[in-house]
Amino acid sequence: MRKKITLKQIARELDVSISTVSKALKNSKEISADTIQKVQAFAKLYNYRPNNIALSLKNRKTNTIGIIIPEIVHHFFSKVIRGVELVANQRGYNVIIGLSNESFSKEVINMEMLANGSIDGFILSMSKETLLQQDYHHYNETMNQGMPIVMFDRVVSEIKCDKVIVDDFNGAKNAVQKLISNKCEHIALITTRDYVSVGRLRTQGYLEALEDNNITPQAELILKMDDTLDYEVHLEKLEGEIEQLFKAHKEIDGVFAVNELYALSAMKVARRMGLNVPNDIQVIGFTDGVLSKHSTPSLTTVSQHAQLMGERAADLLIDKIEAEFEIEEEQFQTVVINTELVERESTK
Amino acid sequence: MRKKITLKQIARELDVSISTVSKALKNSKEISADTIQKVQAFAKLYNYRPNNIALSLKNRKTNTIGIIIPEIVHHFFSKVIRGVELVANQRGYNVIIGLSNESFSKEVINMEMLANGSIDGFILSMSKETLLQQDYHHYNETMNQGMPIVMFDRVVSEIKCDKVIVDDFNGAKNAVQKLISNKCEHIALITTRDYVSVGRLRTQGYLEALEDNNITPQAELILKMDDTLDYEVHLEKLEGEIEQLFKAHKEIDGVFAVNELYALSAMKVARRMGLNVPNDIQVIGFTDGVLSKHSTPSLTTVSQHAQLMGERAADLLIDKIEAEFEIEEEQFQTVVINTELVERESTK
DNA sequence: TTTTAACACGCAAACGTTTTCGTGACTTTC
DNA sequence: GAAAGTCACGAAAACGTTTGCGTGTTAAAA
Repeated sequence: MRKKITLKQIARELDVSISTVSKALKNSKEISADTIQKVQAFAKLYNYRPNNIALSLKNRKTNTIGIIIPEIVHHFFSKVIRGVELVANQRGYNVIIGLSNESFSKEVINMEMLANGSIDGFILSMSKETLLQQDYHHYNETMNQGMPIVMFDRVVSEIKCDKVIVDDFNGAKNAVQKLISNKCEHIALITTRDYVSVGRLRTQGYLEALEDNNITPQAELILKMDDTLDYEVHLEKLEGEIEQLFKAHKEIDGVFAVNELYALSAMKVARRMGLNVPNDIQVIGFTDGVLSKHSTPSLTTVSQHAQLMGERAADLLIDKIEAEFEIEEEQFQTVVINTELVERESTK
Repeated sequence: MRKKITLKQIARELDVSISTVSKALKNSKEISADTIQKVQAFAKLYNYRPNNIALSLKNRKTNTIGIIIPEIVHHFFSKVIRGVELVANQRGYNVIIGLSNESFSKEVINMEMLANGSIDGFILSMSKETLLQQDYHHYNETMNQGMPIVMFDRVVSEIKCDKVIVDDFNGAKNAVQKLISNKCEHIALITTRDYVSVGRLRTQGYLEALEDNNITPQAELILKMDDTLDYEVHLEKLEGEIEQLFKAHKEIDGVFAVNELYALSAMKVARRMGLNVPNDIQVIGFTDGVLSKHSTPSLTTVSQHAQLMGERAADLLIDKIEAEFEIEEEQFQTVVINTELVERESTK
């Protein structure tokens, strides 16, 4: 087992100083051609590579970015990571991940763990618990220490930093408009409680699309699910409530759901009730994941371009990290990613 | 903006030496109670935290593990990551990810990038390209430098290291046995080409289950897909071939597919041909992902316990990292994770 | 022959820690 | 009152780099 070789060892072997070795490897013109040749040959032979940790310490720069998300077994978040990793790698950075598991304290702990020198900046999406507690001190403290943060998807206006968000409002509005254009007259909305900004905006989009078409929104057609429940329980309850809704309102001919799973559940319930999708009832979901693509019928959805979000977030962050000349007037950007309606079989 | 404070700064403020500060923070009994109190109060006030990079350099230990996988937008791999992250965090480690994107060269580059001091060990699953090229030099070189590696799922016997694998053979065998017990007499197999060990083992399990029940395997009932194609093209081709298979062999009453998507495609084709699942034809897939759970009918699958694999891999790796006393006789373990047949609606 | 300049290299500091060892100032002991 | 011991702290090395600057040697210029 041949351990990694260091400058010091090369220097000793070749009977020169450490600095000479370092300079020779960089083709410094302070060093004679002979020595350069000798050192480089030796270094190549022993496969010398500078130690990243030592470089990080010296340069006060790790070339690593931290990403903190609520959950990784999730199509949307994993696509974002892929985007982040893509541009990070292209620009010479590594990516280190932390999972908050939707918990406030895990989010704080993870951030503190990484903020002590391990990374140059954060990309993160808030946990539901943080959103509920509205305690943002850890973000501000981190930024006060000069560590840049880029937030994506689940953001909040109280925090001043760069952001990448989806145009939830227009995405929802367009989806509902599509249903209306497809002759739906009684469109139900299946959404979550409002504390996540994302859910609120999508609801607003739904409402405005209706109003634009002179349709009076009916509160009874709006189903708000509590998504803090256990997953399995949640799902059962969801289907039950959808079924009630459909039974109480036979006139429903369109459904807009704020996520994939809700849309799928709606389709499942519809089928169970003998309704045909899309002939009797048309369905559109949000988030373009595997489920939408492979369900039967496949689901028309609002695509969020998750990977693109990750890419933009990474670019934003790295730009800020590399903007050495501390602009005193901190300027924060919010990048809005446009959604796209992917039409499949669940609409006409 | 208050930058992170260092020992040196505390020392200067309090007019003591750096070593005194360091010791005071550790409650060393070399330091007087007075000084300890003073230093700790000051440190708390300024929220002092030791710099991880400096510690890593000093200790020659980063408390970070690297994980390299072919793809992250994938239920199986993201579940593995979740498992790794879970135990890594519990044991005080961070996780840094690298995506090979199924490419040999990206795998090599990623490994080299991380192997230069950034991490203490690797957890990885080989890319398809590496599997095809059978070039394993980068693994061996990394291990020669004293960096431990744990491989999972896609492994190869030529590489001597710790491994965590799924019992693909018995998983497949049990699945097929289940179909046979459910009175299936003509069971088709939809699989990939053999270069991935995983595919080969599942095929063997299928064959042995048939033989155990005195059923002669028929080559015409085995469909081997080339999965190196572009995803969309692949899918279309897949459905076409399954349809041909079903039409040519109307007697097929059971299907075992080596992954979720193949199983779903089989169900889709069956439905299109007017066949009822599970009454006319029963289907079992491999890999317990979201698709299986939420398809209609929901899919009976062989669950791989991906998260558990990640947890075991992380434990294995950290155990090795922390086993200081270099056992000369390197002993490598292979942990086999048992599969579990999750019965849903696609079987009787 | 003396001065100057170029060359090729080494020294040392710095990044932020931890830890071993040395050392003054007191206190105790006989 | 001298020897020994205790206490509380500082100096310095080490981890592996990079880099500004100083310096000895040789060659060119005066």
